[in-house]
Amino acid sequence: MKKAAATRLSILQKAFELIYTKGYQTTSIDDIIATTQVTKGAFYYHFKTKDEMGVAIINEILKPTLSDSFIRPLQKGQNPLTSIYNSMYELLMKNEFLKVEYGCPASNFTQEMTPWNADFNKVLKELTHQWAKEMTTTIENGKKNGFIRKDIDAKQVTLFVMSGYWGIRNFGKLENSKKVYLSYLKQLKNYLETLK
Amino acid sequence: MKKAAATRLSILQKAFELIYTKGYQTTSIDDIIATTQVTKGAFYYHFKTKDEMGVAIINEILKPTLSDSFIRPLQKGQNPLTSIYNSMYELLMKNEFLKVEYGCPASNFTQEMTPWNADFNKVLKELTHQWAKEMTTTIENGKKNGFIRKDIDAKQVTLFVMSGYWGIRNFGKLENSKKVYLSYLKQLKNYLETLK
DNA sequence: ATAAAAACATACTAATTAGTATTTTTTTGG
DNA sequence: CCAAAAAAATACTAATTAGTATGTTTTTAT
Repeated sequence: MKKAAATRLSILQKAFELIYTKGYQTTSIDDIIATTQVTKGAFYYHFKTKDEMGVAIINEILKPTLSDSFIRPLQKGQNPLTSIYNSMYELLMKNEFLKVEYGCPASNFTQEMTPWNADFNKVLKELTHQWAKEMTTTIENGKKNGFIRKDIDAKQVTLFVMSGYWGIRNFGKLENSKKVYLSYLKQLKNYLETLK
Repeated sequence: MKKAAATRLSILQKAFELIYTKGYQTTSIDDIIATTQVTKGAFYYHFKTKDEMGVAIINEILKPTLSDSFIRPLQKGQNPLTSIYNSMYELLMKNEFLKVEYGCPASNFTQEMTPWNADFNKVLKELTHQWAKEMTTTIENGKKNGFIRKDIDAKQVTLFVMSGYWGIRNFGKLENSKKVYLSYLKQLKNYLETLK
């Protein structure tokens, strides 16, 4: 029971790539098995339906990535404002898992699958809340340590920052250029400055 | 040549409703002609392909709506900061054309069709730039009239605000609740305050 | 009123879709 | 090594898809 796990993971990874670039609905099972060199029998041995595979992608591919690229960077450094800014800079400008022309995978999934698929909705909420929780904690710590004003509403700021992130990812997709990321980052910096 | 125009418009309007709620790719021509009570012959008399119809929806349905609901409210009032805030409040909380569970039509289209369809990309850029241009002008006027600091970069602020809008629309979709809109609006107000 | 063009209707096609039924191969524990 | 279970391969189905070919009806201009 080792090769099987490898096959499963291979399907999830290749399928994710296809879905990230083409969209979920327009990526067919036939597309997936063609690029993975796996047969239909193998695919349906590992996943009962296409949607089950989609949910597995979020749980087994996106969630670990979230932990590494979105959560951990927030926990580094003393000043939460620079932590947030730096993590955003890293995500938008440096991260090579995420491409400007394809936007944010979680945002894409949300746009495409919510509100019509309750299973997707559930795991996407979990994913999002995980990030939000961490950012809120970071901000609260900043308030305790004097980096951020006491009257700042951490949850509100988190929502505002995350919205900006999702939005600018969509803008990047539209413009197919990281230039918009740079403009956004400058303004994000200004905004974060006003919180101290 | 009057009835024909009505048929065409009817197709566009019904098709828009379906696409707004279900997504473009998952709305079939058969869906559209079933709900419009129009036959396939009539549909393909008015539109060469599905994509031509999609582009027509953006040009003939979304663009006029943009002018009415996004552009005009920005031109009302003296203070650009309250104009921007009020127009956002109106869009998110009052507008009955836009539903929280379905997000922003332009953002949905961008997410789903860019970067794979150049025609969609073009008209969506036009749509977006139209709004951006107006908001930038509004901010520049505010600088001249002393409502906004001279060192503020109008284009940057526009991009930041628009990103937040697109992002919170996606959040609303995920949460299926206008609560997130209210949090967002409070923080938007705070942010706009810092520009004066 | 009537011919021509515009608008619409009907019946089809070929490709693609998710999913299944059945068989074969591979892996595993004893 | 070997039976049983796991994993994978093959060949199919029924539904749906965008689009077409070929009509018929309705408008329009004269």
